[in-house]
Amino acid sequence: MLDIRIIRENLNAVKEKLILRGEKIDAVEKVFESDKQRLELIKRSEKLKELRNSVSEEIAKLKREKINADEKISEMKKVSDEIKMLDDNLRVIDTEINDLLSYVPNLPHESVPLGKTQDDNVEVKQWGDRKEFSFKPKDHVEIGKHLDILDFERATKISGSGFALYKGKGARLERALINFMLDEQGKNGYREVITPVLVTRESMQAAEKVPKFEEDMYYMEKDDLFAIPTAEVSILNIHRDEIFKAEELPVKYCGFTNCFRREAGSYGKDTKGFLRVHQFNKVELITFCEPETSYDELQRMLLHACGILEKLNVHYRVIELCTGDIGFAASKCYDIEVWSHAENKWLEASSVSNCTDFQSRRALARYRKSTEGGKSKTEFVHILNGSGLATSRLMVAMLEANQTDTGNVNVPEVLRSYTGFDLI
RNA sequence: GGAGAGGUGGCUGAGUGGUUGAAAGCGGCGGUCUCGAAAACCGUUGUAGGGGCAACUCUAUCGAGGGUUCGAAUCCCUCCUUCUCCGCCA
Repeated sequence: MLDIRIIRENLNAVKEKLILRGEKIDAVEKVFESDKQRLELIKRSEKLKELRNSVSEEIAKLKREKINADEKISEMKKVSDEIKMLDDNLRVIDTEINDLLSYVPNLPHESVPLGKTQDDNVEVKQWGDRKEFSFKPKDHVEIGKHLDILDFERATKISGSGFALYKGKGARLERALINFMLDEQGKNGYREVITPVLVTRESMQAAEKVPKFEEDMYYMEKDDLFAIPTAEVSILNIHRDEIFKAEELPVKYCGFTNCFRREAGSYGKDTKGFLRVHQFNKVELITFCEPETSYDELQRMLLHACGILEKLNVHYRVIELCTGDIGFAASKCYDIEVWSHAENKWLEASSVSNCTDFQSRRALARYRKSTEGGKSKTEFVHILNGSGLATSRLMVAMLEANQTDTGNVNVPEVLRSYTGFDLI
């Protein structure tokens, strides 16, 4: 969530930034007004509490000396009633502000390219080459079926549309990819974790996934638990309500999980095979760091994600998302897209974002910062997330690019020690 | 799922209605001492919000949220969580 003080002190700047994102500004205007009322209520309530505290102390003294205090008591009874009324109002207004802020996105960084839609995103890098095939390349679904390594039909029988079944060498290849990526990111300094994949509402809120995107989430009503759409949620919550020491930052994690997305509202779009599935596998990277270094960390994480693709020899490009297209919690965001030779288009395989203090404010993830004069104060850490990487679309790109005229698929060099075979 | 016992500051641990933000100990930080260190001694040491240029000050906070009361760490209710025993499953 945004810092209410920024809205309080710099409403116009906030509005301008939101307009760049194509957001409506009435919510922050309402927050601005409600905040004024809120401060007023706090002042009045606290003043009365101060009175009540001191008089209560007097009453205690009188009682100890066995002196009648009925008059003060009845007076304080009124004061207490008034406090209760003010605090009730305060609770209402707090809830209102909180609800409004739950739908206001992070502010874009000044370096983010201006734009309205994904067409305005800026390509910043391209790596590798497209293959020339002497035959008509099969798409990944055909390859999977031909080699009997992917079975989308049976997956549908098991779970409905939008799920995958990996078989034999397909399953081995997937496992190899995951192990390879975890090993690589471990070398890059990320501490490996295995997290829960079902999380509480509170955890989802801390990651800013609900209430805004509740419709996109799998939710288990009986237990009030959500299936994570990304390991970002679980990993981020490792340090919810904690205070880091400045010297232990940055703290970096990588973790493999299944990810679950309802993909509501995208029916009929990209339905083929892996292109859009409800469950996929992903190695996620998370960095907690000081605000001063977060944009450097963003570049570093981007390199760590790209490094995987280069070692796998996958043709990819990096695009920087424009102000109109960056994610809800992000202030700056890069997408990495891999090339599908069969679809003849780019597929998003990773997204690397700096979410600044937007999530940490909700999650209460802070660090102790020492200031001049030996004093220290706590400040919100910056939290970054990046896929390093998601396997499903990577699998599409890899299978298609590495297919041979005999209908087989070459396993990338770096994976062979993991798979135990070099050809499928 | 059933029965019972707990959840207090960074940690250990006192505290059952009235100077308790909270004893004591440990740890951390600063200082005295020392060539230096240890020991000893002295001081200091949570978080968040409000007001103030600041010194500072007020408010909240003893798992969470409600309630009773002039006043709640302490009494009541709901929830979460930990531990023990039984059952069930692996």
